[in-house]
Amino acid sequence: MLQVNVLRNNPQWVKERLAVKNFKQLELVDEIIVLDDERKRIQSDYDNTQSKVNAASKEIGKLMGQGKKDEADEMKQQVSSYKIQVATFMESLNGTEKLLQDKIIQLPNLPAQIVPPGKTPEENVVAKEGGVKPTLHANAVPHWDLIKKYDIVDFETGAKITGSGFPLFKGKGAKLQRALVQYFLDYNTAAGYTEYIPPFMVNAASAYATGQLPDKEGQMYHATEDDFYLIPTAEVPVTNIYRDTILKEDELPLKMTAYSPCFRREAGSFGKDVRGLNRVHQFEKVEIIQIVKPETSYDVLDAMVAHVEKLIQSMELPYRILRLCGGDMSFTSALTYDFEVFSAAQQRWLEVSSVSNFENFQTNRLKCRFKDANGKMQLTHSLNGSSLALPRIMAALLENNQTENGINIPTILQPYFGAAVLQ
RNA sequence: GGAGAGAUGGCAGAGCGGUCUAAUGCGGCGGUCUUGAAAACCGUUGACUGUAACAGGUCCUGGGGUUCGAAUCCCUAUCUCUCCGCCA
Repeated sequence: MLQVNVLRNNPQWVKERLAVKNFKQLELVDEIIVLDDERKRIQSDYDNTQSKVNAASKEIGKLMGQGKKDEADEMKQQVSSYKIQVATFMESLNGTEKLLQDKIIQLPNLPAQIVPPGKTPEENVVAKEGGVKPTLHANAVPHWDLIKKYDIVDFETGAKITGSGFPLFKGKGAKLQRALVQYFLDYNTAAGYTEYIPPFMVNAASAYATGQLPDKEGQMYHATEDDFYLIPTAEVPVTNIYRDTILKEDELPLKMTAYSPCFRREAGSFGKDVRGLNRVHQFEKVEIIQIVKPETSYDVLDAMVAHVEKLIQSMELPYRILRLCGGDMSFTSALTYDFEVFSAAQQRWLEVSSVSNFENFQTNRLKCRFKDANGKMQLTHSLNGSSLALPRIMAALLENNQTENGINIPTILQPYFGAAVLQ
């Protein structure tokens, strides 16, 4: 959520930045400022009247103490009339605040200065490319055939148990998943991230704080009986650790990592790119999250990108890093880098990580602040990234490393998997 | 699931209708003393809103109510603890 003061201080600049994200309702900016003026006016009326009530009430207390009951009764009459006014102001204030809130949560985060303009994924900028695309043998096949050949993922039975998009990992497939999770967590904790196992369901307040609610409601599975949401990413519970928190400056930066299954309804996105592990409703992911001082957040973003890059390199996968254009960025992000690995048998790039700086857009909703050296309260900045999402990594590993005699396991993963070849 | 108790500032904890501008202790910060530190002593110490700055307003788990006036009384939700039941 943007801060109203940012809009007030420079509405023209805010509109320019919003336009980079292809946000159309620029008139909201002015509407919000007008509503905020109104809010202040009503608040001030309310405060003044309430102040009279408070003063009179104290006076009544004194008069009662002195036994001047008649004078006290007279004042009570007067207070009653103030109270009617107070109630009116309060009602009007609530209405205005709600309107203001409704409008301000519609504004996406402002993109950073270096975000490229553009509307579609095609306009993302390739910031870097690395690794070597493999040359496959003549009979190479996509991963959805490989998983059948080696009997490691069973979509049909998953569909029987739950529904389509809920894969059942089996045997060496299950073990490879476990190996990847274990390796990713070890890699992240070695870099100073503290490991968490969070709740996999969250309440509405948490989903709201990280921006899943209200607008992405339909993307989450919702347990209505208890009003809990299945998490679409560990970002939600882990970031919410620091909801309504005031940190000390020397506690920053906070570095956290967590494994979790991720549940996504993917409403509206079906019929496209959904074969095999390319898009599923439940998948495993290891996430990294940082909460940092504002002036450091872009350096931290670079460090997180480098961290993920090394992880992908360590598994010898061909990859590229995209700087997302305004139109392809998420609602909450100020700058995002996507990582894609090349899936050789599909001849496609698959997104495996998305690393973003949210600046104070999330922490403003979270109310995650810290006291700086001058004793001033400031919002922290939050960042997160996948390190990494498993299904597409698995797809690329299977496809790129296939041989006539099995799937070669990258050296770094062999101790975790317990073998050099999956057969 | 049943019965009972509770939720107060960073923490512990008092307060049980007006003097709460929330005692006290611990912790934090500043100072005195000291070569330096500790101890001791002195001072200071929340958030939000609002203002040019004051003033003012709000906040004692959330929501609602009683009252001229609520941390305090009532209702309700949530959470925590104890006991019982069930259970990996």
